[in-house]
Amino acid sequence: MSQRNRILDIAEHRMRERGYNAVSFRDIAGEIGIKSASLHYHFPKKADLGVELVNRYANTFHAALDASDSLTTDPWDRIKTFVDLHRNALVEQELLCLCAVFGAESRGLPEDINSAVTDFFKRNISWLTKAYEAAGVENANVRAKAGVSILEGALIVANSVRDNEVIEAASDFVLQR
Amino acid sequence: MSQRNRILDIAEHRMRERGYNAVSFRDIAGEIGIKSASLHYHFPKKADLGVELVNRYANTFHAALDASDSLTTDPWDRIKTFVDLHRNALVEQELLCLCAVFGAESRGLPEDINSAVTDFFKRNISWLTKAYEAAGVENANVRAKAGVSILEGALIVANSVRDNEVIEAASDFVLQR
DNA sequence: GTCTATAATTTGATAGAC
DNA sequence: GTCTATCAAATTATAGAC
Repeated sequence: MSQRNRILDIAEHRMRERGYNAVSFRDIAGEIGIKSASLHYHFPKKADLGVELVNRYANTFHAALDASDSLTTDPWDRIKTFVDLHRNALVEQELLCLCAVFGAESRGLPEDINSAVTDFFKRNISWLTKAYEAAGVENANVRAKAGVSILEGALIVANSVRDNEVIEAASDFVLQR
Repeated sequence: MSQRNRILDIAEHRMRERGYNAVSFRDIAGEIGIKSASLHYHFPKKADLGVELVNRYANTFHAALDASDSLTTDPWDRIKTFVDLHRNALVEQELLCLCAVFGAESRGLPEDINSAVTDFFKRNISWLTKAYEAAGVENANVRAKAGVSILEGALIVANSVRDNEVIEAASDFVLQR
């Protein structure tokens, strides 16, 4: 793996646990075993790292959705993939969604990062709206906005109260026919 | 108003916008017009301020619920109050829930703060469960976990994409009979 | 690509005067 | 309660050698 990706992996992991401002270049560099000055070769400013982090996260996320779309035509199977992408973050990785974390800190972040986060949410709402439409659900767009909200919120609440039933409750709502 | 409450007001406002680590004692003191050293008289450590912030926030929140409980016996009216406490944060104040913000940053915060945040969520789930039970809703506890999640998540998503319809979608779900 | 060295700033926190 | 003065540590960032 490239050093650039190693940096992004560690930064993503730590920021999804602690937030943007609680993670320093020294933290990240220390875990890799290099000096913080070396990070600036890959990402001149911290904001550059943050933006790239969100873009990579969003691309990975939406690539997984695309992959699922090519595996099945059943809209409910596709929605299940969308749910599991959120669910597994907490259940398997014990991590929140990067964009939920950055969304919660929005006014403390560089504007470039906020734009990327907003794009992520809009794209998710749009994707889920189409999936619900394909499933013949009424008010697909409203339902999609509720679905994105409940999954993001459930990660935060389930993580805080340490109860995966919170995630299950949210998943059931999104998948309800 | 006491100076202590002035400090808490400003700290709460800024941290609900930016997160815990993006707000410094100097920020807060500067807005009041005193020096940061003076803040340590009221709150020796930043963690003390953070804990008091969450406790005050939770007490105010639950006092508003209690007040509503004494105004009406209709469980759906009470649930409406619960919804509006969340909704108005964003719609009227343009702020997220303090505990959603701190919950998103949990591993970057002092443990005392996390405990207070967890208590807030647990108490909300418990309150909403009882309200749904009183309304005769099936699976009241699961529904309550979903309800708390969707409202917290909707604040973050609606704020990011600047679309209050996200909040309305979440509110409708929580109030659906 | 990574290092050393270093600058400039910010931060949480304390001591002691008023 | 607030101030001045001060500190030690941390942080983002740059310059230049290897």
